[in-house]
Amino acid sequence: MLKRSPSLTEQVKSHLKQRIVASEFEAGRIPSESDLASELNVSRNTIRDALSRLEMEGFVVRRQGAGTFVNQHGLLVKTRLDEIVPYEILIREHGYEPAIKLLCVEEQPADSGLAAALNLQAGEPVLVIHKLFLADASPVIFNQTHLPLKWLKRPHTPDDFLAPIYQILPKLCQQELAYSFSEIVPLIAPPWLMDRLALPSTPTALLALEEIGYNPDNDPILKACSYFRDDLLRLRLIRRQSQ
Amino acid sequence: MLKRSPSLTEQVKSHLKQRIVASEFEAGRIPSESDLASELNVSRNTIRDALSRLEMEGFVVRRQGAGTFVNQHGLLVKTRLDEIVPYEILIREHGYEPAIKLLCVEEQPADSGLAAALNLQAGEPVLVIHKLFLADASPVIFNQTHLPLKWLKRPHTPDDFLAPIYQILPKLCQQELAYSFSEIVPLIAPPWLMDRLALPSTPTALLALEEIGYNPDNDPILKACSYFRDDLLRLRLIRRQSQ
DNA sequence: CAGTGGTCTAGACCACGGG
DNA sequence: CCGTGGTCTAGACCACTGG
Repeated sequence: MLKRSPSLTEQVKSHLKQRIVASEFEAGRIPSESDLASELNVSRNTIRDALSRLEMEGFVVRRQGAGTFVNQHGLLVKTRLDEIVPYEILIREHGYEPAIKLLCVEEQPADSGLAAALNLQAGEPVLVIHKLFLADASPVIFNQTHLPLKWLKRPHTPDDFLAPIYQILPKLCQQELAYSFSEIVPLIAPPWLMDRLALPSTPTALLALEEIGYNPDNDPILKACSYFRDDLLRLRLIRRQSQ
Repeated sequence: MLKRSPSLTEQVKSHLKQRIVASEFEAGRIPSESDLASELNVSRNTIRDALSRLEMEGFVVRRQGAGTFVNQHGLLVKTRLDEIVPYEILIREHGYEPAIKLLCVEEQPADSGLAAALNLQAGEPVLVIHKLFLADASPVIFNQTHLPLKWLKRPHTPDDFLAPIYQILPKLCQQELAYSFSEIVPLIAPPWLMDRLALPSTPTALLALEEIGYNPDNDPILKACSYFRDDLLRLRLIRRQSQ
């Protein structure tokens, strides 16, 4: 427990997470922060940082004066929308076997909306990647990613685009995805989407996630739209009192 | 800058937020953490805590070795889904004048699903509160809150239920809302909802937020379903790299 | 290279909970 | 009352950015 680089805090966090899911703590009570600090030979602040993150993720509840406790409800939540998680993992955590189908990769000129969102000249060429994610062979997510061609530093093959976008970016573009702003939009599946997602021909409501992704320098580098079949995947999040 | 109770961190945070929205920082650059620490007479850790929260909320971007900067994109985002915010404020931040209409408050026995979600006996009485939120007089959110009758410690009048639920709970139930787990569900408005939300008679997609609210002791205390007209309100959130 | 944010420590005091 | 988590401090070292 003395290596660097995963940070100490991160090591403590995964250590505790492991013990939590293994139900190692009697009656859901986690040892006091001071006890953990001396047990793991780190300062109490480091323990507190780790516990704060576990609390944010819903694994733990803290009560001043009483103690820190395992959050049974948090353990049941499969997937949270407030983190960028590869869709394969999201699908697997819902109990399905994930698969990806790369439908098409094409070059298009940016329309004015896209150009404005990504700080481009109108008409600048953009790579559009169409992907379909399957859960146990049923289509569940259709994803459309717009990536300005100017970011591509290397020639690419279709296989490159099977990976999650945040793995593609460092390799092909020497860019990194730091965060994204996402809009959540409900829609009635139009015919072309019913087709892509193999929906029954009755009108169906879908969730769309429209995201602009930024690099650590705070420049917009991509736009992504994802359409979810919510009968197979449920999007969840934890909301907290603001102040 | 020496009072307690809003915490020092919280005071520093709102102080900085104020200066950010007033565009006080040249070229979006925020002074270094050490400078802020001596300027505000607090330790660097306190400054860092405040900046971390501002970063979480999207107001600020930090880059190791370079500095801390105002996030222009973050300032444009009106409302974030990952915090519990009163719907009135959400509506106002979208540029409308909010209003609330209390439609009805009735007592019902809990069905089995509700009983399981809230740890109740099947059939236990539950108060169901129906509220409609208006933006410039147009209905935008229909909210249905299920509150077990056993929590009510005092007699209530309809007026009590005009306030946000997290203000009602302390007064009427001596309870506090700590956090909630929310499912995001798209749906096609059924006739009764089209009626409530004054939707046109063409099929319309809506967002539903289905929440279970917990108190600090981690007991479920209420269930709430809210239906949003997304043509007037857009729900947004910031997603970050998990690790 | 100097200056920035990132991490960690040791120690202090406070506010709250439960016995 | 004691033990818990909540807050804050002062100081240290590291990793990274930029000129």
